[in-house]
Amino acid sequence: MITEGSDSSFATQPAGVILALQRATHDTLRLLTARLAGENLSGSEINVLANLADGRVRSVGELAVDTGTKPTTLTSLLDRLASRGLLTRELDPADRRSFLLTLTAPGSRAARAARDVMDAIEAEALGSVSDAELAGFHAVVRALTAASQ
Amino acid sequence: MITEGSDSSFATQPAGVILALQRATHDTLRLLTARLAGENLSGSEINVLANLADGRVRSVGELAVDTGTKPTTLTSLLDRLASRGLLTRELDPADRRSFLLTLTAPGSRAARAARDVMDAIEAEALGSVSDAELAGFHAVVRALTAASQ
DNA sequence: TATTGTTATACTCTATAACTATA
DNA sequence: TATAGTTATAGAGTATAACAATA
Repeated sequence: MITEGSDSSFATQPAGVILALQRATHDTLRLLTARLAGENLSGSEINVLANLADGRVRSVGELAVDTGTKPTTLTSLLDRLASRGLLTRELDPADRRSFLLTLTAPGSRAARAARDVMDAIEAEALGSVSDAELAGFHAVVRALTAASQ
Repeated sequence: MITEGSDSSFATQPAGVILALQRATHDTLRLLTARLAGENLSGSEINVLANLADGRVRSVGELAVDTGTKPTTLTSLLDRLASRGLLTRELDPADRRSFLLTLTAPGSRAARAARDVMDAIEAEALGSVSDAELAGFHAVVRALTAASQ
């Protein structure tokens, strides 16, 4: 049920799907970095760590896909995280052109913190959103992501 | 119920709502700038123009809310758009601290082009998405945006 | 030849703090 | 005093092209 949609206090809700997406991304990212101020992480660093938080070892290319960025964008960011001791880059024995990204113990802690804050924001925001609406959200986002490859 | 979540062809689909949001935003923005390469517009410029495309005259602060950014972020971007003749800043007679942003004729054309490409991407991507799913998407995005203010 | 990822390079994005003008 | 927006400043995000190493 979208009761807020007809509330005049939301008169500036953007018309298009992509515009709404961009606004929500900016807004949540700002809240996220504010709540994680103690960790001293930028928005993109939070995005990267939260993706790695599942413990799955990834190559740079895979991480680029997961975050929606390019490997070249990640290089300096990964340099920074590595120099802070949050992750390591190891040559993939199976393909020595590729690096395997692994969180260190402090990195896992920071990634966990990022995911926890994300989860908390989602829980707060989506309290009155139904499972069906949430499924609809994922369907739309998945379709947009797939169409943009 | 999120049945698609268990589809192995979407194995890299991010778990969280916010992670999915970020990835979709990055991916769509990249496609958008690629398709609008002829206009020579950056992602944020496209975002701003597409918001202004409805013809509604806005203050800088209102535009910042609509785009999910801060006025300070918009200043140099608006400088650029104004220097290219795409919009004008006029003092608001009702509050002379504030500027009214108005698209010029070329600005309206560029904004229209941006909206058209956005609409086309949405139409292509969301062909098989139901109205109910789309409504769910908007409910989630609206809730996230509201919770992040 | 093609692919992975980095380096070099060039802009753009983003925000905080300090400021001006107006309310 | 408070608010709208800019300026100054600083750092992060983003990508293209060129490159080295590997496949």
